[in-house]
Amino acid sequence: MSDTDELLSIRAAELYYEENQTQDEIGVILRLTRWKVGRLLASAKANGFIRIEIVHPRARRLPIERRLRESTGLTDAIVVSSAGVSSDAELQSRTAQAAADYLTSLRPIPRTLGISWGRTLHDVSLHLKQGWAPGVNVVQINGGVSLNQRTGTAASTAVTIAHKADGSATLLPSPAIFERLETKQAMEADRTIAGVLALARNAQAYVFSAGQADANSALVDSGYLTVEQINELVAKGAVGDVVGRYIDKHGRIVDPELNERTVGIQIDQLRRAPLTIAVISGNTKHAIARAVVRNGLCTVLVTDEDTANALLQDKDTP
Amino acid sequence: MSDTDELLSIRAAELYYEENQTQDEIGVILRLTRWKVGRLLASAKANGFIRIEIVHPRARRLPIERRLRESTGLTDAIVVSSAGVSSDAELQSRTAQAAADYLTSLRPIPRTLGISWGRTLHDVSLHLKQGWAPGVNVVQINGGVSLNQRTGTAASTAVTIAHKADGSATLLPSPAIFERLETKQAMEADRTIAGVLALARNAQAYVFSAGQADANSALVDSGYLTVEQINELVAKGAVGDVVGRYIDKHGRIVDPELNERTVGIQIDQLRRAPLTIAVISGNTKHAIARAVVRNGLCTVLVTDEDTANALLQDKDTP
DNA sequence: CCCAGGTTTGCTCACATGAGCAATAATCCC
DNA sequence: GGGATTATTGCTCATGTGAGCAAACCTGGG
Repeated sequence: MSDTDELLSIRAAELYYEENQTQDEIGVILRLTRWKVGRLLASAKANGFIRIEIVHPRARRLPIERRLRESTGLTDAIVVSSAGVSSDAELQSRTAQAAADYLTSLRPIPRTLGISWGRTLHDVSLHLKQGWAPGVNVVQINGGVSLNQRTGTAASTAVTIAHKADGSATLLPSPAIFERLETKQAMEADRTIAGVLALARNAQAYVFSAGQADANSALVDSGYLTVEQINELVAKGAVGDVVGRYIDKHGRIVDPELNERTVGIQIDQLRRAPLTIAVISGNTKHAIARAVVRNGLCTVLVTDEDTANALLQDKDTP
Repeated sequence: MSDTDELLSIRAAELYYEENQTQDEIGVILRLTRWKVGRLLASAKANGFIRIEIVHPRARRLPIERRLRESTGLTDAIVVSSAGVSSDAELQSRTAQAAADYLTSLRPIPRTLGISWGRTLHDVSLHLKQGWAPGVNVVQINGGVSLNQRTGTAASTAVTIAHKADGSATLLPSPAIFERLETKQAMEADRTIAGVLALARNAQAYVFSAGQADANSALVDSGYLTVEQINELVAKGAVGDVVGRYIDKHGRIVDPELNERTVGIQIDQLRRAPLTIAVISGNTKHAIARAVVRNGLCTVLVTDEDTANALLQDKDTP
């Protein structure tokens, strides 16, 4: 398009979008026919000069969702808009809200829902509305009795989700990681624990988040791992953890020995399950989100616009 | 509007603006009549959830222009959009471009055009197109032979503008400020200089910028004033300078003695002129822009969105 | 219980708009 | 310079959309 037409298209867009003039009226002002005006407006749109944003905490980015589904084979992708967000915390809250919305709209309602724990899942639990899904049985899928002051976060997340569903919670009263393999095996041999794990393995749907592999991990906070141990894992290629298990970018367990001492369902369980919902948001989590999505660890991803764009980015340049 | 309607309006907006669905189609998806969808979209707009921006260097903000005209009594206001700008320099360049556009579209074409000098005016001169206004006589309205390396900027601005208009330039070969009043008076007594000043006083239109009163002023750069002198002026209430003369927020000359030693047309000349175009942009210039507009020193203001909003702001809280 | 007041809904109709197509203008290549 | 090719323009027609209005529906007070 010619240079002067580009300018005209901007003048037309100002009158159309800011002054709510009709294309005829604009035609009179700019001395053009109304068809020319229509074409100019179309070209302004096509050139990307017109940016339309939906500014609302609940706004989603449907075109990005579609592209994500197409390029990754996910069953579903929920991408929240980051328009107008100022902090990472706000973005994560929006994502949690979207996850809660998604869970609420799930049909058929899963009888048994396996969940992990962490800041994100806790956030999701808070955003769920009372009565969101009548009679769901919520099962913890990985250990999480906290070693420090954060006691009970894991349990309380499960209980809150179950309570709001007018359903029941089945807790996994176990540490996330044992120091000795024998202790872990003894624990798993216990009838109650074994029952919970069996229930977890047979859940109809899973909801989980993921942590990046760095010093801020919840597993460090909770005292299960030291910063040095994390650094070692990173050195071995770890990008983050899913249900307490560290994986590299190919979705492989980074440290089999550590993995053996970790209580909860295996990564492969997620791969086999028909409905696994990953809720991952924040600028530090692009790498782990990529690992989860690329390796089929989830069938549904709930995330933010920036993370989603990062995932789409490397589809173009493989 | 109810909470669930608000959410529906967002869902509808996503489908309408991002997925280009028709209101009928959205109605089918959300199980609503198409009229309800129309109303939801209208309410989303009314609530400000839909933000439409025109992202282009030449984009203007017509609604702000209108409000500026209405609240200040300006004949005309040109407000460039700051959507997508990263630096103050870019914003100033956009403003200069808009000023050039405005000058080009002036009808009737002024026979004599008085101009000041400075970074902004220089920028305007660069953005003008060859043949922008056939036969204009450009007159410098304030002194400006530079004392340091910036020699000739003032003259070159005038010459460039005149040259591009296929017209003539009348230069004012004089320092901006004299050290002694007598020297200035002697200068003005010179036939040539007097002639130029008379021409300047009788110009049909003026274009000028303004400087904020701080250490970055062009008058400091050029060596006419020291930082200490500026500080003194500020202490007396100066907010900036117009055609080399420092004024306070009431548009009054701050230092009459200094003013007497300054070469060029008087501030009152601008007040009396029928067409005076001020080009003022940048975050540091809000105060001087306010002084210029509030005190009738210009009939047309070319500025950026942020400065314009600052001007509108204090209209609401007088 | 019923009715007045206000609000929401469904609808008609007029206007605004985009798709598609023929007519015209511009451009290129020999 | 002239004919072929492409781009641009003006237009018809079908569809999309908002204004305005009447019917239905709450809602609270007698």
